[in-house]
Amino acid sequence: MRIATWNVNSVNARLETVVRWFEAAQPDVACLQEIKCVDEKFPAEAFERLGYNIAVHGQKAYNGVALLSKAPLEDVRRGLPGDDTDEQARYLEAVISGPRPVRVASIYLPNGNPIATEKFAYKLGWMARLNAHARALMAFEEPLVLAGDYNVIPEPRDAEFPKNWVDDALFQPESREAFRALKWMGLTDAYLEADGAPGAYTFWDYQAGAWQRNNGIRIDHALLSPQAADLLQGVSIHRDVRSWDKPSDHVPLVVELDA
DNA sequence: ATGGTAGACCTTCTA
Repeated sequence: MRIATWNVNSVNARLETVVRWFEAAQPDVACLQEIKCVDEKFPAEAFERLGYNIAVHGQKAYNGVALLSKAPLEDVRRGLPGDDTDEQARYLEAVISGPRPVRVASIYLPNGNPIATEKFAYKLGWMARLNAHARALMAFEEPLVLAGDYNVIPEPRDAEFPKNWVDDALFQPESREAFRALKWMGLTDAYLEADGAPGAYTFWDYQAGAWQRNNGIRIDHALLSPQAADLLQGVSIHRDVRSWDKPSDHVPLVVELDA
């Protein structure tokens, strides 16, 4: 089972590019982030034509996440538990049915910049809620994949120019600590487990020629429960997609599970 | 030195 995660930066502005990648990569499951539309505006037909079942947790203009799966989606949950006042659409979870069911979440973790504002506090609060929810899901002791744009640079090796990021929310000690806390509870970073070579970035900013200078960072991650890690066969980062016409600033990350 | 780009949308916000 190929499970992809990709921050598409507007699914409608990017539809041609996204569909082209789906046809080439043929993921069984895909977690999309930053779809930037409400549920009714999600281009469902384009993906149904490719054989996908769809769950959407959308929002006007900002954020928005989706799950696409060739196998039926069950037990769909919209929104991250823990704060009923949170209106930002950043979390969507479902169980991929099959002989070996896998629970998958599409995660768009808050950016958190600038760090001296309530945005950074929101990021850390959101990470605390994600930590609590992940702990609850881990208790099921089932294959679980938490995939998405974490907006966290885990280590200096995950940036081409680490010094550029010292004042950025993505690289703050608190952000990195909260990310490590997910790993301490037993979640495995699929990329590090399967490959781990440095320089494997998933994001290059549109500005200041970041792609041309390879000023990249690894911020899109797939975290696996022990039961999912046992099924891990490989991970690939589709770096070349960043050089396509009208690219997202993120590229797809694909996890292959023996499920 | 505080740029530079992209997307959604009402003119500025988010990234």
